[in-house]
Amino acid sequence: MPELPEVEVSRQGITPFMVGETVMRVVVRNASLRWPIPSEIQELVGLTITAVRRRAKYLLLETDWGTAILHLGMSGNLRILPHGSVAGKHDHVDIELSNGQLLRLNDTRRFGCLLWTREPAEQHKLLIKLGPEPLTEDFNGEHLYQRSRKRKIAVKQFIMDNHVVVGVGNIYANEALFSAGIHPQQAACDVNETDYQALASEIKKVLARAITQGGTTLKDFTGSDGKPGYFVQELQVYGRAGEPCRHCGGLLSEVRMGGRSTVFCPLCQPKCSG
DNA sequence: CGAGGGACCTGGTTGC
DNA sequence: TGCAACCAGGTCCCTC
Repeated sequence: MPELPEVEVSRQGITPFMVGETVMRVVVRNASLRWPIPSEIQELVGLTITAVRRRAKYLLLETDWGTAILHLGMSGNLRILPHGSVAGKHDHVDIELSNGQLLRLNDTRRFGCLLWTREPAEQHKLLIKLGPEPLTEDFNGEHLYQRSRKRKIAVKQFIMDNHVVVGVGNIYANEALFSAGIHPQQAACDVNETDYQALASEIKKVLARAITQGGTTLKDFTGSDGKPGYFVQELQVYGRAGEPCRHCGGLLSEVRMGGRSTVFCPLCQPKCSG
């Protein structure tokens, strides 16, 4: 479910309900997420949330004494609800706040996580090696070009590598490569600097656009207010294999790369040699 | 170091 | 209708 835009939409949705509030209670119904939720998560109780930040697809609930690190995995979903709301299936955690609201984590597949760290979150093992945020100036075509010189993997898998740039998941990798006119199976080291500038630009564009549209609802993603995202209506290639390209009218192709569905237009995204 | 694949989970869809 | 196989938005971690 959540790629970077969905996580950012969730962050924006929960922030006004959380910042400045004190945690009254942390209810863990099922601690077995990707990693067990540590018992130290209870240190949150009595602390005030000073900020809700995002690094890559991790949400950081900050306090003066530590940070809760939250990841939504493939199927995670956050809701803001009143105290006492009846929990349903896969509602694994509630963080109850002093304003009478609670943050509820629902995660069907349990690929998400909820961790606690007293160090600056950026120093955490999961965050310290991450590449630049795609929507900052640190991420640009030159960065992609420099980092790709010795990489023989396909350009699609290259841009989905969190050490290269964070937040580019399967949907938006497909979309950005289409918009930049680059074949997803092109070796990363064979893409020239001009094409990487276009690719970086399209990654920024597609992510920013998806955020303003409330994310991409495929199956069941909703923002923290329960509203779906609308970006799905703007998808050019993802989920459209066999359908006509919206640019040239040719049929879109599908291949599997690293186990992930990859859709592209063979005419608009030519594979160059060398 | 880079590349590739399995692992973690549930549930919806597809096909026999 | 039943059941098995396959697929899904992520990414860590192990091997080669």
